[in-house]
Amino acid sequence: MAHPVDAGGSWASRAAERLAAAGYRLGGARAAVLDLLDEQPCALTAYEIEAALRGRGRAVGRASVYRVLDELDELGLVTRVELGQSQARYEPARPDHHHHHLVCERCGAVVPFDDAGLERAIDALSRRADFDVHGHDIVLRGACAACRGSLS
Amino acid sequence: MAHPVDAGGSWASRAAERLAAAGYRLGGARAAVLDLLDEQPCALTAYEIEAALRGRGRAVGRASVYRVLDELDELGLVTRVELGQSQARYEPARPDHHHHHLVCERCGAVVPFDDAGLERAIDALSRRADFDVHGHDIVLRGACAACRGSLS
DNA sequence: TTTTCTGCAAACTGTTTGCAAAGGC
DNA sequence: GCCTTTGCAAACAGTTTGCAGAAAA
Repeated sequence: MAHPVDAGGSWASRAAERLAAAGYRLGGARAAVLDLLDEQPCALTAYEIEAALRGRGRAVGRASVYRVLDELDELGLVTRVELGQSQARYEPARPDHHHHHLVCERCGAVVPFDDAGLERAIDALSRRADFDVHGHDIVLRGACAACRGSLS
Repeated sequence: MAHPVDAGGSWASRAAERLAAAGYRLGGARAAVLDLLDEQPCALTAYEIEAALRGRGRAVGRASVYRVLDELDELGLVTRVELGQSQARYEPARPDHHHHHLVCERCGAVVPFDDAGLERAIDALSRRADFDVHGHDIVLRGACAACRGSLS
């Protein structure tokens, strides 16, 4: 096996399959990005991905990071989110782990959350809207637990 | 009266007052941006603002547009939204006209909407969260009425 | 008349693209 | 061996900043 992209039912292995089915080859850069994303519970920026890969001795060119993320996004394998920090973030799309984000306005921390009531409200609205709704993003802004406590 | 920034209870006049109270002078660029924003029902990009002002013979330097928007955002007079189009949009903050956005993935149209159920769900969640929630953004993605109809 | 504001041009940051070399299949 | 993928460097788009002249108060 040339590249790990671990086995079984992991997100990475499913993503690798779909990439192959779409005619993509599994080169070093793609495999490295898949492996890293597979471990992420929440969204990373392209720069964070690049740095993490370099940090683990699997450096990948910046352009390749962007190219891979773009392909994955197009295939629906990652979710691209913009949290108002002027740079995109990407996270593995796991249908069973749908979530949204809280952004701390003080320290910039990004915290995932999910809420059934919110999803219900969106579903109801989507059915009523004069618009074909394919997806949604929700961002809450405020102060995270740590920053709230440390305020004067 | 040096600059129009119309009278009465308009958003622009309230914004002008708060700017003055914060120690800002009402120069030509600020007045022009206030007047333009006052007419907007939804969010514009900096580029759209610049073009609209030029179009009405009140050209304003790009840097000034950004500077004014930044000040207004800091004072809470405009709302800055990022709709996943890699550029920020700004709209007058009218507490009585709180709304969110639908973005058409086909034509890029931005359509405002509001929904009481959604706001209720967010309020409930905010009260429960381990986070001080100050605000929220919601973006629905899909196909607008026009694009939905014209699909093959 | 003092201090702020404005426009220009240059700098910056995040992202994309062209191209030659390396590498899957 | 053919064709894709990769990394580099240069190009780009949106945004920010420094500075000198224009203009509020």
